[in-house]
Amino acid sequence: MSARRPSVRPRGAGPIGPAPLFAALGDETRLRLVARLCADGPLSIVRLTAGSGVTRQAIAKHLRVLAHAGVVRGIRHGRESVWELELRQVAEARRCLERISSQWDEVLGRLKTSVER
Amino acid sequence: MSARRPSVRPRGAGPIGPAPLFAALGDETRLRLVARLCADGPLSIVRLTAGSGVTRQAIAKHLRVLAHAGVVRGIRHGRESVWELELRQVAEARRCLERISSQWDEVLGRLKTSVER
DNA sequence: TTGACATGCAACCATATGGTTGCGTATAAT
DNA sequence: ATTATACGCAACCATATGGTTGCATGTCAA
Repeated sequence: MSARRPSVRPRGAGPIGPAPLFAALGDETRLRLVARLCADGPLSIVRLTAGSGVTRQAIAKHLRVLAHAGVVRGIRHGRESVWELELRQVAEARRCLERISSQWDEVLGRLKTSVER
Repeated sequence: MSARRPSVRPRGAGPIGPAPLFAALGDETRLRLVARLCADGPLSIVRLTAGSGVTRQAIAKHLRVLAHAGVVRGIRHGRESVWELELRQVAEARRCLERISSQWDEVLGRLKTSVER
């Protein structure tokens, strides 16, 4: 938000990258979608909608969001569009979390020794 | 959202869990916060605010969001409150992503063989 | 050709979210 | 005792978001 502030990009620190991806995964409905997709393989929108508790249009929207984040990809097949997982970005997110973990561990170690001495 | 719909919990599928966590990480400012924390170790709010491009209050809000998601923990130390990473939930998120990846790989394999035969 | 089915598109709505300002308060420093 | 710091709380604001309904369109089946 804050469209007033002309996106002054704090000072320093380039594009953080994976944030939009996490945002895409940060919705229950969406996460349930990817769970479904990674469990049952490629599915059409109606299939995905069935038992989702929300409208077909809502599902379509979510799919587009996921697609925009590169988590999912849809191809039109006849009159239906089939959606499947795209792992690349997910892997990226994983790397991000791993980096955080290892970096924090390292810092912890540093702090510990600095206390010990 | 959808407060009207009395949280009917689709049909089947219990609490998805990690979604709120991803949501917490799904904001640039917040992600930059955890990056900062995991790089420099525990920091006070003013320290974290410096060079962030947003208000101290905004930072405080974000920290509370992260804390609520279990990514971060703050303890009051004198007149300042110091915040540090808490890795447990992050690890949870990692596991979630890994599960997705491996499950998808498995499905891919199954599909492939079913095509081959 | 006609109808059913799967989507796409658009408008609309309520609430969540990220941000701000302003003010009160506890703690540290002079 | 005063002043300066570091913070919490609350109100407010604009926009984003998740969801809906309604309708138009393309495609398969009889």
